[in-house]
Amino acid sequence: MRNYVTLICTPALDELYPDIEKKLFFDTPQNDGHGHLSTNIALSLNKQLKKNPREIAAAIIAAIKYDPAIIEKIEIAGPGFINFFFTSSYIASTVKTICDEGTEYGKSHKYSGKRANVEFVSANPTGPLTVGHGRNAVCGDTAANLLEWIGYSVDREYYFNNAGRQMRVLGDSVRHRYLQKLGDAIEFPADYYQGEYITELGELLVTEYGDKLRNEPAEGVFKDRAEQAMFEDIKKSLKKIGIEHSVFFNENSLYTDGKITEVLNLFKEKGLSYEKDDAIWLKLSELGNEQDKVIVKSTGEPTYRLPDIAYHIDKFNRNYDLLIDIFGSDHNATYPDVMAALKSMGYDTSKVAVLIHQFVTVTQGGEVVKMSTRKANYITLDELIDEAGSDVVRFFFNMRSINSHMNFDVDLAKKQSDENPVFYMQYAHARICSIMRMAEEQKLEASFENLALLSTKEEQKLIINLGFFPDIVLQSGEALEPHKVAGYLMETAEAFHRFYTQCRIIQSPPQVASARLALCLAAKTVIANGLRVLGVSSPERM
RNA sequence: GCGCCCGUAGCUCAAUUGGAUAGAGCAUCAGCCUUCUAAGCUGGGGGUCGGUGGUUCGAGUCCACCCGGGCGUACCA
Repeated sequence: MRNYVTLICTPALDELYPDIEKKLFFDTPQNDGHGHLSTNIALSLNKQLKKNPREIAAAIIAAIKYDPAIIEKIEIAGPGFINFFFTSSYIASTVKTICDEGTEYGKSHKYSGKRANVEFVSANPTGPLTVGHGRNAVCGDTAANLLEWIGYSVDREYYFNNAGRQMRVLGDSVRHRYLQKLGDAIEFPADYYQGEYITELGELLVTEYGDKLRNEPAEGVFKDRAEQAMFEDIKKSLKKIGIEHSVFFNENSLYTDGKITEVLNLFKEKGLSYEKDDAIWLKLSELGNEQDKVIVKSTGEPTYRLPDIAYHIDKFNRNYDLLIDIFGSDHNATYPDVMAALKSMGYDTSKVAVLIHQFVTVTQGGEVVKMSTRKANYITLDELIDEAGSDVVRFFFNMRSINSHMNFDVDLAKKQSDENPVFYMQYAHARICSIMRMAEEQKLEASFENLALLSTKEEQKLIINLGFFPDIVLQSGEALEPHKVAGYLMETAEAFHRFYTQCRIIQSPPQVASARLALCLAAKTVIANGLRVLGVSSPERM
């Protein structure tokens, strides 16, 4: 629908005002009297043209050539809005379009042939995923879905590190639990990983090896087993909410492949690094950032910045058109350095989109659950999925803007009732399926022959809503804002439920019933497709 | 101190490049099932959009300052 109005307005504007920069946008007005789509173009040209916006609007309308079978009327309203009204027969015809395209409806080819890489989760295998990781995971996977829907071919990537201090501590934590299980009077350090899963691993190793590991170092079998177990756990949790990464990139490989040294040499060649206090610094202040930062510590060990830069270079070299990083807000200080470094090396950083989501506050029993990995005081993503279900978890994260400091109400998530917003859409879908079953028993079939009969307010509103789905997917995908799809689907479900209460199907005259069945099919298609974008299932019964 | 994010109905959150009367869910109150799923529908109450100035035809949205909260601000990741 936006396509068509854009198509008819653009030539009219170019003809009238060839030398003026125009920003043409269309809104969906709240008020029914304001048409199906509306543009403020005349208001926005007001200043440049120094003319009354209503006069400008009148001139534009006069210049627009349109098909009267599609557009019923174009009106000037208020201070100078131009409102477009579609004909009800055109609106009705979108029902057929939707059903014809089926599971493909809503997809766009705008970015066909382009490749995107979405890197998300990327938690090191030191413990189970928490609710916080859940937001990152859902956000990343849904962003990836959206990109696929607008044409990209997408790789989902997980960047991890199984070396370094954290992992040594993990291994040693298991070793301590192992020795404790063997009966050794050994104290468990307070800053070690306190989680139950560590104890279980220690015990498991006792069952498997008896006391044979007593003199093993932390970094051998203890660390390896811990890492393996953690990763299995993480992958299992992700799979439960429908997430599978196609690439697992080990930070360690950047060292073994010499990528780190390469980058280091490059900085040196370009004169962008220098030594001070036995450390190597990057001249970020010369690259427009606030201050220089250490990239190699005086111990000879790189800081996280260096491998991060090397990793992004690797991604760049894999020739993606779009690179997406999903971070929690605790990382918001790290990416400007990486971006500045990449830019200095000639990489086009406009290809990188960094999505930073804010933290999740978890509440249970009306109280905030304080998360602490070290104290093992957290709710794991796994527990949450088991208790609330994958659909609820995915929908809860997807319904909020990533900028919102969202609250995750565990009690609400667990409720299998109308208080839980996910079911509103799923129920609409199940209802439609139920109608389909009933129609089949009655030998009623959907038909596109008499779509013009879909003329009640409820029918028209539902169809108009369904017709906007492709616009929403495109907007949401380009802006990387999954919550818009969620919000849209709530409106779709609402429009359907209203239609359902007002418009009977089975008892209606056959032609009306057939047309309404076609509309039901279209609504089912949109709801199912929309939920698929969000990674939520569409149940046939509830 | 500085940087990013947030402050909107009792609660959780929307509000499409600055647009028309600021919306939805939950909660609350009043109605609606002998007919396709009541996990639904209809209606009511509930707001100085944190505050004060400014920009303009128009500001929840942009700018300045202030108040309050989250996350950062490492030779941790």
